[in-house]
Amino acid sequence: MDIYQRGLISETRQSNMDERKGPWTEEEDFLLKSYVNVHGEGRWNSVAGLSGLKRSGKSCRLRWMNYLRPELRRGNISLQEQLLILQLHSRWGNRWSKIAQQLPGRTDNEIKNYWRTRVQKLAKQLQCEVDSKQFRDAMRCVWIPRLIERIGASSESPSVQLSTTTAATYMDSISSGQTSHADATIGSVQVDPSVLPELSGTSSDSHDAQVAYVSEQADCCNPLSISDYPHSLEKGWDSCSENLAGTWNIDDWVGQEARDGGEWMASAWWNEENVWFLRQQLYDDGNVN
DNA sequence: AACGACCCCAACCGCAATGAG
DNA sequence: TCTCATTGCGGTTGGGGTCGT
Repeated sequence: MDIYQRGLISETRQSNMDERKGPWTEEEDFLLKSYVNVHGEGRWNSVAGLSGLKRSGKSCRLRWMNYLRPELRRGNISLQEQLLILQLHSRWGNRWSKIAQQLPGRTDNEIKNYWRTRVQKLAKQLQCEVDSKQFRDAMRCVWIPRLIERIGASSESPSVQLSTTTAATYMDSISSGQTSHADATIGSVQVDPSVLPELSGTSSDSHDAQVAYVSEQADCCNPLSISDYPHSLEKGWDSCSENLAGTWNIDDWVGQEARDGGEWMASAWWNEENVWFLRQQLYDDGNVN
């Protein structure tokens, strides 16, 4: 008489002990896809029994949501998506699933990984915390405006023409209500303007943000106001650079990044051009010794 | 070629929220 | 109202790949 027959271990427990873990095989993927095609999403705990998969419901759900769903987009995070992630994270903090909802085809896991590997790495390079003021300053005064510029300059897609001017026009039109919510795009990314901070004049979600990166000194480029970015490009550096130079030694990390070869910064949204830009602005303004 | 350091990302874990009985 | 099962979310880990020495 084994322990199961004696009732010492429940059937659930027994099945848990049979459970497979680790990387999924092609066969398992096929079984899961077949199951979802027939039964639809949901009721994940019944997958094992009905499909023959020896996986937990949680594992099946995760595999489907993060990997097998047909609407998923694979590949690098685009500039537009990066901009949106930075924006939304500044507003909502680590609410990955909520952020992912604004990026069709992207998963919370993907965005979370992106944030951890890219953004937190940069914070480490800057020798500051992601939620520190200096990091937020750098983000809102340098990276995001530059990202918008780069999106505008990008000619990777004819449909993606978001120059500084058009960005300003676009944002103005949103602010003034000339652009409908349904029309709102940043580059190729569809944006629900209700999530764009302060465009609608309401902030219903501001209360439930786990991490609110709201700077009390929000000035020329309030991180919560995407509509300010084009504006900040026109007039913003003066005040932003004062902020930056006054609170941390930007030259240190610019130099460090240059010495390191700027591997990450050379990628999608940061490169030597940006370092040059940053240096130029600082030296022009006389903020760097 | 071998090794170590680092990066990326799929997958797991624990907890909270939700819903059904 | 309570309990239990299920689902969803965010944090973390570990393995494979890449790069530099």
